[in-house]
Amino acid sequence: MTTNRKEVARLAGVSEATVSRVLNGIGPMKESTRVRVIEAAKQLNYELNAVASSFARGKSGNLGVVLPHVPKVHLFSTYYFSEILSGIGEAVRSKGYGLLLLFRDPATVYDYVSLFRTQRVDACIILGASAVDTDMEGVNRLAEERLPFCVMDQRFDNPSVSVVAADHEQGSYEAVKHLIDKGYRKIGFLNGSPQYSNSWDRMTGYRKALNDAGIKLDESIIYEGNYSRTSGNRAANLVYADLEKLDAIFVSNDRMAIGLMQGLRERGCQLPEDLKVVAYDDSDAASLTEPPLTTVKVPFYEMGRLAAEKLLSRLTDKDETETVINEKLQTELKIRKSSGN
Amino acid sequence: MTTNRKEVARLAGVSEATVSRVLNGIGPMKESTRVRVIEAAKQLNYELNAVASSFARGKSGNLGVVLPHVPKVHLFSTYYFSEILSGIGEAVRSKGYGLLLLFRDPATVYDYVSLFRTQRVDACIILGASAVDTDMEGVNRLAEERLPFCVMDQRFDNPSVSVVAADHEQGSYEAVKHLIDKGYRKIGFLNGSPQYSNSWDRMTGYRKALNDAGIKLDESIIYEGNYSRTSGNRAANLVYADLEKLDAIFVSNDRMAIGLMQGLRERGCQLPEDLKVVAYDDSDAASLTEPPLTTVKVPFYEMGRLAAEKLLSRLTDKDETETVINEKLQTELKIRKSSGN
DNA sequence: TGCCATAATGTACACGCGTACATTAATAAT
DNA sequence: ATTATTAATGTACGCGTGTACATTATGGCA
Repeated sequence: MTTNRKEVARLAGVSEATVSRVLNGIGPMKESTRVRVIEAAKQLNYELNAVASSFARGKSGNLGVVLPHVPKVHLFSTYYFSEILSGIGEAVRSKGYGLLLLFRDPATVYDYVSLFRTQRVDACIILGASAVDTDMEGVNRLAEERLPFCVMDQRFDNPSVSVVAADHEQGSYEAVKHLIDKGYRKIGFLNGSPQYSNSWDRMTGYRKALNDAGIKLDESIIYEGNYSRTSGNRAANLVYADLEKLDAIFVSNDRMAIGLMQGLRERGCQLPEDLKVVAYDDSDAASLTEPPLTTVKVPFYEMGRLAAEKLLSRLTDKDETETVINEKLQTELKIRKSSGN
Repeated sequence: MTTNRKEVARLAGVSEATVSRVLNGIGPMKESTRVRVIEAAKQLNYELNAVASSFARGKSGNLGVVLPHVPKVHLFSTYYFSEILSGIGEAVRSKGYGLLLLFRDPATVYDYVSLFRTQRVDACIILGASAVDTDMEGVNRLAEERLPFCVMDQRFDNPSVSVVAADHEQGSYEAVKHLIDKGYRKIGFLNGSPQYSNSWDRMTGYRKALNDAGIKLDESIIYEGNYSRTSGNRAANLVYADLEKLDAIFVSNDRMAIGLMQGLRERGCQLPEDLKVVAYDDSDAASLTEPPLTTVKVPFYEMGRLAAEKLLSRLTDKDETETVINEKLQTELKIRKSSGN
């Protein structure tokens, strides 16, 4: 049914091993035989059987990407995932690997190690991990086994956990500094869920910016949501009540900012007149809102590509096998009207 | 290094075949030996090697999902893809398959057949295909070989091409009828790129709705974009100039509607007072705009799930092997403020 | 010419599993 | 108790490739 190596070998008048070498470009070979083999393969419509190759090599040839999945619910912005996936896809393609998508049920310990034990993947990237116990345990087990994996945008205490992240402390610092530079002093903060290292970093950046400007931290204008639009909308209640205490507010992602702005407008606020807003992510929606959002652009695409490239390099360069990846990419402030420009 | 079947067999005191049968749950077996094997496997930390299994079975165990990819450019809304992918992911997981993500370079003929020849996938779903030559040729080759594949939301003349789509004619009809029912007669149409069957279906629904209401079609208020926000924004020029000819406008997707509305507002329009808008997709952004968009909700998630389920069933039920999939799912109008409510 | 190094190719086997077929054990029917 | 039937397990091989090692061709050099 499927033509195999033997037939190609026969047609080309060489041994199977030679066919294999030609097709994999290995070892010295006479140009004439190379051409003869290639011709024979073309004539028979032959291509290497990827499964058999994988089997013989003992590698799946796949990079696994694990993402949290609750049917019909988007835990994060789709923007975040699609950007990172694109980046990973680029790296994977250029290195000739496959990209296996795996969905993880949050709130249960995902058995990443089994992914490797069953040889479904040669390496894996974990998206949307948090510091909750189930996530941490899964990741730590992976680290114990010294397997090639990488977590995206979430720091772990464990020094043998590879991470590619964005510098959210810097991003937040610049966001808040932008508001300070524009003359605002009473700057609130709507942060996201504390189970992400992300959120802590933003808090640090926020505090540092205020501190550097000699502004005393006012705990009463620090709010907490969960990165969803709904939670931003909910926060509008509190923020609206505190409006006289606020010149501006820094929000930990675009979605919450959008919810917040909607909530405030429903209560009769004028934006950005009554409150300046700086958000985070620079998602597609950021420029769609009224007013458009000043927001921190995060290089999700590059983060995905970098993680995949580093990981796949580890697989080939044998002296890098044990190297822990630890990259932190810079963000960039995109200034639009919501911060009063 | 990796423990294998032989060791488990030895520890359990059975033959390798018995281990295999127990682990695959095949054939009759004594409960006692079943337990003994499972125990041995657990003790040795053994799991089936997925690659070897695939090889022995002659199947990869993967469903391929092919999407168009230009680095850093989103051809469609990320919403569209992430919803469909979620649906596919759900089906794939419940059937025990893997989900292999493949990126296609638009404007070149993608060799889908090679995907099967190299046995990287057992079936595949194609996203973002259009009626341009390169896309059509790739898909038609696939159909010629009678391989198990399915195109999402794009019809082909070729009757042996499997398709899962939404009923865009119906969706458009209802969208326009909604405007008519509210008393508007001068209803424009901003359509998307003509290379998608999608766009033609919307046009048909638009015409039919007008026709059924006895409204004469006015070609001068039919506009064309390419589904991008930018193109919607560009159309604002023309629409603004035609404003006295328009009570309302039907727009082929949310992104264009958002661009259009922004453009109109920049020119001083009041929305929805000066122009009622009905859009399409019910993407995340639809409820974020000011005013929120009345829009046609498309069951992307279900479409993805359905396509994957049908396809994977075909693989097992041998009498369905040749069945062509042809499903059309219903849409639903979500009424918000942009249509004047 | 003879010798050696290297190029070029061939031989042979392992990889881990699924499964057809053969064999033996258990149970039912007579 | 014998036989027929089915349950339960074992034996043996194929799947298509990569690659270690063996073998043969080739060319340079003395």
